[in-house]
Amino acid sequence: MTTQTKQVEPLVSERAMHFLKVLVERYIKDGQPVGSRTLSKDAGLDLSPATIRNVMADLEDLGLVTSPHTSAGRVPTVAGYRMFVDSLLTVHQPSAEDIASLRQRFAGATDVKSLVESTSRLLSGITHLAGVVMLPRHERHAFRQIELLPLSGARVLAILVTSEGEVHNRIITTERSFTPSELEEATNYLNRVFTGQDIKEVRKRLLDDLKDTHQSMDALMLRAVSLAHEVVEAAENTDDCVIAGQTNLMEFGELSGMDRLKQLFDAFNQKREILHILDRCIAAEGVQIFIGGESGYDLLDDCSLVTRSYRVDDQVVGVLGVIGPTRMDYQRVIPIVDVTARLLAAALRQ
Amino acid sequence: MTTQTKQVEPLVSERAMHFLKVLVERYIKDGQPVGSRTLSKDAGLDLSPATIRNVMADLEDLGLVTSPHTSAGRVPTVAGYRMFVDSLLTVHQPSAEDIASLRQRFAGATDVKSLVESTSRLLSGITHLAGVVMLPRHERHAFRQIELLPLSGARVLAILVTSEGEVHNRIITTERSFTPSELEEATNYLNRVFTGQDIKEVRKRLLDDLKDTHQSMDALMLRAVSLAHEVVEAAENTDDCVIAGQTNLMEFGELSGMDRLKQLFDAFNQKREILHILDRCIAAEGVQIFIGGESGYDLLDDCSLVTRSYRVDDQVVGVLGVIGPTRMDYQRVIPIVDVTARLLAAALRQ
DNA sequence: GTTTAGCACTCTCTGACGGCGAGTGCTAAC
DNA sequence: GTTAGCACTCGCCGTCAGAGAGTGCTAAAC
Repeated sequence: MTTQTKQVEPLVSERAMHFLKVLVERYIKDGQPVGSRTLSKDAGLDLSPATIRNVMADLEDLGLVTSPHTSAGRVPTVAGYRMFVDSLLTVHQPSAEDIASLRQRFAGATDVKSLVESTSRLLSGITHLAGVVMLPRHERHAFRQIELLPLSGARVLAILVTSEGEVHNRIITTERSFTPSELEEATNYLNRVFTGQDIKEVRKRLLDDLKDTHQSMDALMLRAVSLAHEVVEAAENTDDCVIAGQTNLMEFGELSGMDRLKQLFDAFNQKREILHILDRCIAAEGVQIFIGGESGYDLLDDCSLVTRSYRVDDQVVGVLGVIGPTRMDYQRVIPIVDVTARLLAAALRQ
Repeated sequence: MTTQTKQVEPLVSERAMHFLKVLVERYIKDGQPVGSRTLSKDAGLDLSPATIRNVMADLEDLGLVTSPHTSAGRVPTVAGYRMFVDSLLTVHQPSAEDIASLRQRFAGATDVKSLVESTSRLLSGITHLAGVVMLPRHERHAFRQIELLPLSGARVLAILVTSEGEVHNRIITTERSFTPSELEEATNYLNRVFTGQDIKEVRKRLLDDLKDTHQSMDALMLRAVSLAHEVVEAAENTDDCVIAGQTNLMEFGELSGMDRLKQLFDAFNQKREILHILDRCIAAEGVQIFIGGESGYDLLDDCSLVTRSYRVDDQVVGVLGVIGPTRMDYQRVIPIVDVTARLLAAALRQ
C-alpha cells in the first residue's frame, strides 16, 4: 500500500517471503502443517529452527500463515496463497509429458459439444481436479437456415442452423396445425429474408415484426416468425457448462466432510452459481485465480478456482478452468489451464 | 425347493416370516440392527423377547438375517431382503401425494432428451435415491429427411430427421470439398429415395450400395450415401442413459466409505457397466429388483436396483429405475418406479 | 542486532482401562 | 411351546497418561 521512494525497511523482508514460498510449496506437497525444523532443512539457507520461528511469528502477524493449534506447524492462509501466486510463483511451461498428453488427446472431436466435453475431461484428468468448461457463447451467430417440419398434432419441429455449423432444434406446439405446404412457404420466406444475417439482428427484427401485427404479414408468416423467434431464443440461451471429474475432489482429505462435499456436488449439478462465477472471469485477460472465499461463495471456501477465458477471432467466447482444494499445485495447474484454453480456442477456430 | 404335497413341517414357519417382515420394515426405517425386545413390541403378537430370540436364531440359520457382532440386534441379509420383496411385501398404490407430484412434474417436456432428463431427476427427487433412465431405443426409426450443408474446408454438416421428430446432426470431414449444388443434388437424391423408409432398411441398402461401387452411381452419390450412412449409424448408437441425484446416495451412512462412494460415482460416470445391467432388464416384464450383489457387480454390493422397462406401441424401448442402498424403502419405491415408467411411456407416445 | 541454544509449555494423538448399555445364548422352570 | 433369569460378549464413551511435535520466550553467543 504505502510503498515509499525512501529506502525504508520493506514491509516484509525478502527472506520472509522466501520462507513463505518454501512453506507453501511444502504444504502443497504434503498437506500437513509445516514446522520450523522442516522449514530450516527445506529452505536452503543455513538457519536454525529458532530463527525461523521468529520469522514465522512475523508472517503470522501479517496474516499470511496460521497454525491450526498451538503446537502444530504453520499453514498458509488465503492471503498467504494469494501472495504466493501473485509474487512468489515461478510459472514455467507445462512439463513435456503434460503438453504431450494434452496435444495428443485434443484430436478427433467432431462437434462443439463433444469438443467441450472432452476438454473438460482432459482438464480434470491431467490435473486430478474438477474440470469445468463453458460452452462457447458467440457474440454473433449468423442465421443460416431454418427448417420447419410438421409433426403429429399441432406440433412443429423447428431446426435452426447457424453459419458456424451449430444445429438447434426444438419442438413447438402451435395453436392450430399447419399443412406441410404452409410450413414450406414460411420456411422459404424466413430463409429468403434472413439468411446470412446476425442472429441478434434477426431477433430484433422478429420482435418488431411481432409488434406490428397490423402490418402486411399474414397470419402464417406471423406465426412462422414467432416460431423462428423461439428457436433463436433457444439458440441464445445455450449458456451452459460442462463439469468433469468431480469425483477427483473426493480424494482430498481437506474437503472430506461428507455433507460439505454433497453441497459442493449439488452446486455443480445446479451449475447456476458456478456459471455466475465464470461469467465474472469472462472479460479478464490471462489466467484468473480465486482462492478460498475470494469467489464470494461460501461453498467454495476451501476451494480454489483457476480459470482462463478463451477466444476465437479476438472475441471472448467462453471460460474454462479447474476447481480444486486451495491446497492445489498452482505451479503445475496454471500453465495447464493456460495452454488448454489456447488449444480449445485453436480447435474451435477449426 | 422340495415342496411336498404331504402336509409336512413348513420349511420356515408362518410366524417366522411375519417376524422377518417386521424386522426388515423396522430396519429400513431406522437403519439400526433390531433387537428382540424392539421386535417383540413391534410385532403385535404377545411374545416375550426370549421367544423371539429363538425365532431369530432359526432365521439366522436359514441365512435370512445376521448380526453385525455378538451383541447387536439382527440385520437382514441379501437373502432376507429377497424373501421380503418376493413374498412378504404388500405393494400398494403410491401415496396420493407421490402420484400428484409425479403427474404435476411430468408436464412441459419439449424433446425426448429433456424429457428423459427430467424423468431421471423426478425419480431421484421423489425417492431420494439416484434415478437412472435409459434413452429410448426405437426398434424402428423412419427416415424422414436429410440435409447436407457445406462448412468451411472439406467438412459437411449432415442433419438427419426421423419421423419421430428426432434430430441428429454430425459434422463429417470428407476427402474433397463439395459445392453447395453438388450437396443439394445429393440431398435431393437421398430424400427422394429413402423418405419414409425404416432406418435399418436404409442402412442395409446403403451398405449394399457402397459395396457395388461399379454400379451406376456416380462418385458424389456414393459419397453422399456414405455420409448418410454415418449419420444413420450415429442415430442408432444413441444408447445412453441419464443418471440424476447421485448425491442423494451420500446421505446414507451405510455407503459412506469415501473411496467406496468414489468408485460408485466413477462407475456412474462411465455408464458402461450401468448400461450393461440395464440391458439385462430390458426384456423383463414388470418391475425388476436386484438386491446387493445380485447384479453381479461388486461395486453395487450394498446397493439395490429397482427397474422397470417402458414401452411404446407394445415394443420395449428402454429401462428406467433407481439405485440406492439395499436398505431402501422398497414398498414405496417399487410403485413409484412402476408408475413413472408408465408415465414416461405415455409421454413418449405423445 | 541478529542468531542460536535451552527450556517450559501447549496441544494432538494414541493406546489402555473400565464402566455402561444393549442384546444374545443357554438353562431351567412354567 | 413359552418364558424368566443369568452370565457373557461386544461396542461405545469418557478418562487418563505418555509420547511426539512444535511453539514462545529468555538469555547467551556471534
